[in-house]
Amino acid sequence: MRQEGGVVQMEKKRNAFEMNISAIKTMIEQDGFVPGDRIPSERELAERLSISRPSVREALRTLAYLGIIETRHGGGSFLLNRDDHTYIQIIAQFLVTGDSKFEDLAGTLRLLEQSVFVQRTDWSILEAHIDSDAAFREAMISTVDNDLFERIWRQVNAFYQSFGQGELYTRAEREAFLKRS
Amino acid sequence: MRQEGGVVQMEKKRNAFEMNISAIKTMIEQDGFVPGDRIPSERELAERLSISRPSVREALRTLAYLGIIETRHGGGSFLLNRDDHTYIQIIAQFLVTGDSKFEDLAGTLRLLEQSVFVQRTDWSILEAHIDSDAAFREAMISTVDNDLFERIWRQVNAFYQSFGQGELYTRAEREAFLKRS
DNA sequence: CGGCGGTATTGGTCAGACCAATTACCCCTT
DNA sequence: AAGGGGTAATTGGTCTGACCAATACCGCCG
Repeated sequence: MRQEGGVVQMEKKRNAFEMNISAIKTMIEQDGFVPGDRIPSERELAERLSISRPSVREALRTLAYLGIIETRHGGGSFLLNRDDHTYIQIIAQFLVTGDSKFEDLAGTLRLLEQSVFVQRTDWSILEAHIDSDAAFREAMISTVDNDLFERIWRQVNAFYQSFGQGELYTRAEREAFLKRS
Repeated sequence: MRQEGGVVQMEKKRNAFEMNISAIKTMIEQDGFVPGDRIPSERELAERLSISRPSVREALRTLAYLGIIETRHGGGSFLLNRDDHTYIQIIAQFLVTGDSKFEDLAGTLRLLEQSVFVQRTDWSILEAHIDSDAAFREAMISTVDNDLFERIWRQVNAFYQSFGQGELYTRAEREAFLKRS
């Protein structure tokens, strides 16, 4: 039922484009590149994968749009640090649909963070971060042991902060959280 | 501060690739296409936008990967129904990072849905859907007036359901929700 | 009127070329 | 020997044109 991320990738007959993305990603992993490294040039990737450069480019453009890599004209393509850039996907959502209100960002963050309070009662560990809105909220999320949830929160939060917004909660609101304990 | 999705797209000097994606999206909107429609061919898009077909393809490949459109060899490109396919972005996250546990899906859905309960007390409207897990949860989310939050939930939920999982809550759990009112 | 086959359309892929930006490297000067 | 400058090589960005493969279209034939 569930797909296994192994080398056995003959499930269905995924179209060539997705196979190219997968192949490039696999090559990057196998070669042991880390965020910041320059990955092989388009021409070298094309040769090693036995596909044309246009096909390589179509895959790389998508990886760049997803925030996986960054391309510099004349310089090469570089592996990015995921946590810093995956929120681009959220931006993509905004660009594509175009009907989301900007105010939704703050509201969504509040909803995500409030959900954490449903299943925990002791919040004394947050007292140390009462002075910083960002650190306070970060600590809240870290108590949840769920990678996907945490990643979604980080994307929305990074996008929110990219607009230079101030504090999401006032100090009084943060203190109110603690009193619930 | 916030980006405005108008025709005046000279903000910064966004690279040509993103401008192409934006231009195609704008054209689709202006021509009044709705989900299911076939959009202009690659060659026609290239001519109308005064760019080459490879450039059009690089943009279309990304749109297809994001689940905005679907391409059929020899048939054309079709605008997809967003709600049904944007969860592909979540899948992309899984593919790219590869370190998220599958069980996170159910956990994330529970967190998202429980967060709704923080700011509402009367849940009598859910009684009508007590028999259906899917309808019950759908009704829960619809009470939140936040497009972004709702879209995130739909993506995770669609991805969860694509694996053919059964009910997220047992009937007893659903009844427990109502008793909190 | 319905099935069938040819043709036009459309996406998929490739080769090659040229431009632009960056990087690498060698040589000259000091 | 060290530093700087300028040229050549590398690399991404874009385009032209071509050909293949799958589909859609349409008219012909039964």
